Amino acid sequence: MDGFQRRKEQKKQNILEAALQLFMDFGVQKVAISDIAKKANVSQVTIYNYFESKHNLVNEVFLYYVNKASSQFEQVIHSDIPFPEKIKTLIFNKKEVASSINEEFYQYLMMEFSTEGNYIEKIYAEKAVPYLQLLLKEGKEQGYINKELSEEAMLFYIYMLKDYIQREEVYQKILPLTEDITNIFFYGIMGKERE
Amino acid sequence: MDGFQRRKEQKKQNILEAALQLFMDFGVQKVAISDIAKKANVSQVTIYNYFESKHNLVNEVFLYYVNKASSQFEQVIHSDIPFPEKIKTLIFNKKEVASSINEEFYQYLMMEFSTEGNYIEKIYAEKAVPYLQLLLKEGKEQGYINKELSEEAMLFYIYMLKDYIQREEVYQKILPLTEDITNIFFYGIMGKERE
Amino acid sequence: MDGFQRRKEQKKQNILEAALQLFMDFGVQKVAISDIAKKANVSQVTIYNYFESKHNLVNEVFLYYVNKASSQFEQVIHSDIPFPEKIKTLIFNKKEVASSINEEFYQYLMMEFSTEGNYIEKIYAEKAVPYLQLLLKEGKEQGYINKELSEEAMLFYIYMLKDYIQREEVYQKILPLTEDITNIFFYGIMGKERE
Amino acid sequence: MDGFQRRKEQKKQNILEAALQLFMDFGVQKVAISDIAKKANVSQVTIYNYFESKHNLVNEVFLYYVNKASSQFEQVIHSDIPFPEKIKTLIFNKKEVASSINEEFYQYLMMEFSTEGNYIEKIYAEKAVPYLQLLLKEGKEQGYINKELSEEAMLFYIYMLKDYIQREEVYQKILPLTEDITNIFFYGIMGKERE
DNA sequence: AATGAATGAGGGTTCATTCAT
DNA sequence: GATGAATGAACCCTCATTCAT
Repeated sequence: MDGFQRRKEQKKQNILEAALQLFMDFGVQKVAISDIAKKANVSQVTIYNYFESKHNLVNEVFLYYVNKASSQFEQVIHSDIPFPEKIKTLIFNKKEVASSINEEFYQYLMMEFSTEGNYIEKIYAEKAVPYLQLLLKEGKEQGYINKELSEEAMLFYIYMLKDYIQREEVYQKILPLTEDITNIFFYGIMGKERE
Repeated sequence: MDGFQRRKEQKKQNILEAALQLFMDFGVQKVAISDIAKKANVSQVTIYNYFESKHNLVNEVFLYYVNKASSQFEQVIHSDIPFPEKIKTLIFNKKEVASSINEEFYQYLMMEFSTEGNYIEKIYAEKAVPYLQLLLKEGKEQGYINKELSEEAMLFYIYMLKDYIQREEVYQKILPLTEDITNIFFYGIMGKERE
Repeated sequence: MDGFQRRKEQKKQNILEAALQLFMDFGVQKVAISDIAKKANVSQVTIYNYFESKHNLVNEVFLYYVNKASSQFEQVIHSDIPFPEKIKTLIFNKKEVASSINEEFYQYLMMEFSTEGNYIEKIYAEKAVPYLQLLLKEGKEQGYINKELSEEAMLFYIYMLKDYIQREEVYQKILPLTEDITNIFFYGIMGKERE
Repeated sequence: MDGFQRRKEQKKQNILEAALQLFMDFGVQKVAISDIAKKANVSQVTIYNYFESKHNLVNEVFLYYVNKASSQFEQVIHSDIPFPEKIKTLIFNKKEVASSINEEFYQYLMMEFSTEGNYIEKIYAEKAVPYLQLLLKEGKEQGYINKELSEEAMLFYIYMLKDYIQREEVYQKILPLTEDITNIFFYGIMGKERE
């Protein structure tokens, strides 16, 4: 890639990053192209040159986001901290860009791309599921996971926790409950200390 | 209330119901007042006569919704089915309007009314929390709940499950997993097969 | 006129008075029928029952105003204070409802009724001009007025002064200049002390 | 300024000119942005791009007007026709844009910008008063003006005449009276033919 | 006669997108 | 390739006026 190409790529990235931040903070619909242009220090038309339409931009921002997130995801899963720690990290580590996405953003994608054959679903399946499966396998081998539970149910559970806790309004209130929530996840509301 | 008043109330309710459905399906921002007017068979101005502004309408739709939801909520909790059934019903009964709310809707409210002192929070605290506490008390008395877990953590858990599962895109996929998810809720991912 | 009629007339007057005040303060176009209804404590429809349209209401308010004003006008002219005092009173007495009218109001009338053959003109001619002529006659007889000046020119002059000074923004600043302005009126800018 | 800039300025001027004419003819409130757009052959949005809001547009039209007017004003005052001619020209020359302003327009400005510290007043003081003072000085030196009259009173007088006569409805009727009105201005209603 | 309820038409403003340089 | 300028469509809201009781 020559210097020219690189500068071009840089500009594209600037736009994606600006859009991502704004979408996250204000939702897709409240953000105008002109807002993104201002934040990225380019003209509106440049955005159109790169992305053709808002529809398309939203899509590419989403892809950009998933990629960014999944590499962090991968890191945690391949690290050598114990299984329960991995779970806790995944669920509660908001600081790192999470593989979970702002809800309005998500809904917007679902509606806008719904004609295109559960597109997001596919992305998720490709980018997140395989890693989660690795994780679950590890959990089972180490005896942390009831082997009779279906994989789907657990995937759902982890995903839900992760996604829900990402929400700005939820996260702050939930932090002091980290231990309890982790406990419920592992042992249920009945608790482990029955014997 | 005379027939005159009743017809007026009826019309107001029509508008609220139309708005609620549209907000749920498409999100607040994508729905124009004219859409609601069409669906409720009234003129746009009538909506303004009743609700003064879109901002205000959103607020009243929210209240309407919370009330509708909380009475169903209450019914389940005061019914005399066993505790685990109540939990399952609460979490999976989407057909009945749930006390959970469409996320874009929720976010919109949070942003628009944020100046007004965590307004939604207050409504929820008043309308939902007391009933959930009753439920948890019952669960503890019947030995279903680990007494060492904080009430907040369990409230959060139930709430999250309920809210998350309500989502259209989630609900369908999750139905076959009902048993497993209930199990995880009660016994955690480690499972119950200890004794 | 029976009590019924009287009550009806009273209501009509309330509406006219409310409308007049609002038109004077905010201009015709900024005042909505609903504002007038509120101020007069009647329903909007009542206004329509009495006046048929806003156009018409404006007209009747104008007539109401001219009548009110011209009787005060008449009083001054028939009083037995000396001629120069009459002039001064006419020109500077803002407190009493003047025969001069708020400008936006005036312009509105001019435009709206322009098709109807210089309607306002006619009203003025009927209500104001005859009295002013009386006044000028008195002035001439007492030697205050150059007999070679046309009546029209003097009518115009008095009218202009009166009208212009009525304006809220002008009146306050002009008060300290009362003497000088009266002097200019009588003796011109060259002043009288040449001989 | 390159051709690009010039065309932009040209367009801005077109809008200002169109707005000015419409405001003068119909008043600010009766004129819709779409009317101005049509007259100036641009889209509504272009007007918003240049002026941001109607409020703002009104303001800029006013400034545009004052500037245009004051340069003509200046010309008359610096020309070398005799003093009485200058007065007559100033007062009766409607064809040239006068430094006087349509009244509804004026009132609108007064109300809308009243919070901003008698804004219009200030503009007038800067643009018109100095020239009038020059004129009065000339008049006094040439013996046309009674030196005992306050400057303010005379400023007021000239201003009033100028402003009032500008009005469309007034101007036509007043033309045949030009001589008489000028006479009254110089010699008062008592007339000069004493000596 | 009087009113609460309802409305069509229109106004200011914003936004995604295209044009022209 | 990049941009400033321009726009059609749509949205929220207001108002004079009419309907129905």
